[in-house]
Amino acid sequence: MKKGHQVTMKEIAKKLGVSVSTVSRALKDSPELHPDTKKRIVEMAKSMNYQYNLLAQSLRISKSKVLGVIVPELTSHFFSSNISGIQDTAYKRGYNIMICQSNESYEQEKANIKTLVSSQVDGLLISLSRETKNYDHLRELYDREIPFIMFDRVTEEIPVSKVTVDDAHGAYMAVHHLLEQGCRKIAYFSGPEDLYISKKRKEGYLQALKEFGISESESKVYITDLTTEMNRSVTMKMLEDKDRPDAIFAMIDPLAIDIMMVLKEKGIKIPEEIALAGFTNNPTSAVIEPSLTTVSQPGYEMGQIAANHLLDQLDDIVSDEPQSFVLHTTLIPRNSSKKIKSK
Amino acid sequence: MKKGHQVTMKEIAKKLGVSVSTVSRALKDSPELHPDTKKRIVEMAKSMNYQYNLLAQSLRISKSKVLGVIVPELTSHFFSSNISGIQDTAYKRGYNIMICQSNESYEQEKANIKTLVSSQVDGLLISLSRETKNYDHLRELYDREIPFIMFDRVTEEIPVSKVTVDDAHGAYMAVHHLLEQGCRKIAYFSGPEDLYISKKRKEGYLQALKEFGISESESKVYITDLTTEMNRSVTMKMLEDKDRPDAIFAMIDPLAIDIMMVLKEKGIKIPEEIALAGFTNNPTSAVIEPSLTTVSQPGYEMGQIAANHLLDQLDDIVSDEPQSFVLHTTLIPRNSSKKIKSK
DNA sequence: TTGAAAGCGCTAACAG
DNA sequence: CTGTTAGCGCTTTCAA
Repeated sequence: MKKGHQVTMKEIAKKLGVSVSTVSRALKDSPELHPDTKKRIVEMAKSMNYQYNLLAQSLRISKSKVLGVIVPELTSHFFSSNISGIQDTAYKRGYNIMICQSNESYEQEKANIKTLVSSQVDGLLISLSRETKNYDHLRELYDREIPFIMFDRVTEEIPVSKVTVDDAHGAYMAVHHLLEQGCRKIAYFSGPEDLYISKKRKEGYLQALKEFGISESESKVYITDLTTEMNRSVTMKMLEDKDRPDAIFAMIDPLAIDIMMVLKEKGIKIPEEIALAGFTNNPTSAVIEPSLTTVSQPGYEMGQIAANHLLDQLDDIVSDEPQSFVLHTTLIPRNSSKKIKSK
Repeated sequence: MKKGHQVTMKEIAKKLGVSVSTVSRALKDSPELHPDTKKRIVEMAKSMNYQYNLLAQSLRISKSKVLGVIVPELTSHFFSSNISGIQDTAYKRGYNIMICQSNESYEQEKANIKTLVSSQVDGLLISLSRETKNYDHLRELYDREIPFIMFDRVTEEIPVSKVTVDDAHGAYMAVHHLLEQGCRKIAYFSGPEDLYISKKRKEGYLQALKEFGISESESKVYITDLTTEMNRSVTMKMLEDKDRPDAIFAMIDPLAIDIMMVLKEKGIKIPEEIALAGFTNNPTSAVIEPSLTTVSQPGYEMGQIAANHLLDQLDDIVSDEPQSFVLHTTLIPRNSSKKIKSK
């Protein structure tokens, strides 16, 4: 299929008997141009249905006005909120975004970076895949001075700006809340241990326990790869443990929901027998029964802040000095944990 | 922030004392080149960390290898599934995607098209906003011979390829199922009436009623703009109607869930007093209580098919003749409608 | 097997 | 106020 012909400045110039640069100036609304000439050109452009060729401009000014975005998966509500924030912000500031998903694969992530760099994006916004344990590809970006920042799934190994939430504090609030409800044997269901958020949220979990005089040796950590399959089997295993927990803090909502399903199937009362709390505040969490106590994470705002900061760096509005943005989370107590009913 | 310098073919050429065209040929693995020269160039490119400049190539060959995608919103699970399918497919076939969201606004949609066209995308995949009632912007695309296809939210006014699901049949199955459960006063909760899917799903609704001897005049259609606010108020209004329905078919799951929330708040038993069915099969629908009967719509596959077809057209693998792909939906009966318990 | 040259559509000195 | 010129990084005839 051949695309229809696109009108160029050259054609407008020829039709009007002026030079291409004059056309370029007119279309850029340059002040150093006779109003009449400008008007004639603008009108002609309109009547010929002229469309700017951003590609040519990008090549010429070596700026594409495109931001590359890499997320582990597009269908997660949290990441799509991020992207939504990024897209709206970029759009407002005259940028387009090019999106890739790593599908949680390290190789894909590397490949994504490569194509986005080839496409001459002006900067990158990256959220790491679960598999990413080696950061050479990021280091290379850094060494090659390609502007990029990380959000949510970040690593401290690379000195670039990062946008995260106060993971540890959020987890702390959730676990503290469970403790307040009278639970004392609280389990932490974690994703892969080397994930930044797994670690951070564990810190908060342990800190809350400590405040209630529970030592790390008394803590119970269950690891899953976050697939529904493993989430379920780990939950089953937990139920058979001799000293069964009376509460669970799950690293992310989808995991909490998988756990909840198993508990319900087994006829275990939530929160009476086992109280439950998650992290993220997915839409499902509010409407599920019992509604899921969770920590809300402002996905859209994270996207906005990340995009704005990167663009500020690109436009030299702020320095290139790496900054860390840590957004606040808020505890949303719901029925999955409320043992003490407020009247 | 200034980007680091990128190595060009010219620099490789100079370093090796060959011409740029030779470098270009070597990097393209052209056969008409001495193996040794090729090897030397490829190695030098690697050692200099050469990165292809897709922008320059695009300008030269007038093909960007980029597809533009416009969806009403990024955070809806259905659309993000579409995008995921599009992205994976495009990636496999060597294309990148540029994404815009119209935020359900007609003006945004027009603006999105404009920037994507300026960016020289090779083709567009569009799902219309709720507000879009005028199709001049699409007609213009069509007249200018810019390849594009529509998916899910389509219009029949423009003769381009479309990817949809069998909306009418899906709705028919859902309503037929409600009828089978013994319900006879079935309401249809619809989105804006001029929306393609509102109409199609209504057709299926009416057809099922007809089969059970219920005429259109006996049908009950409630219209909402699909905001949670209006969804709730329309539901309340319905509850006060003299001849209250004993079942509801909601045009999309999120609407069904809003309705369910109101019914639960009012203490109305689902499905005993009012049975409920939705359309889409959102992740929430499976885990909500009662689980929501719905019609599943293969979002990821739709994205794959749409992208593959557009690329086939671009690559002249198929003709430009508009085709309509209608994907099958399947009924997923769940507890929100099962009055007749199967043992 | 390789190089020279032209040009994709646009911008930006520089000159007038 | 406007035109000329050179060139962004690459591809592709054409010629050698």
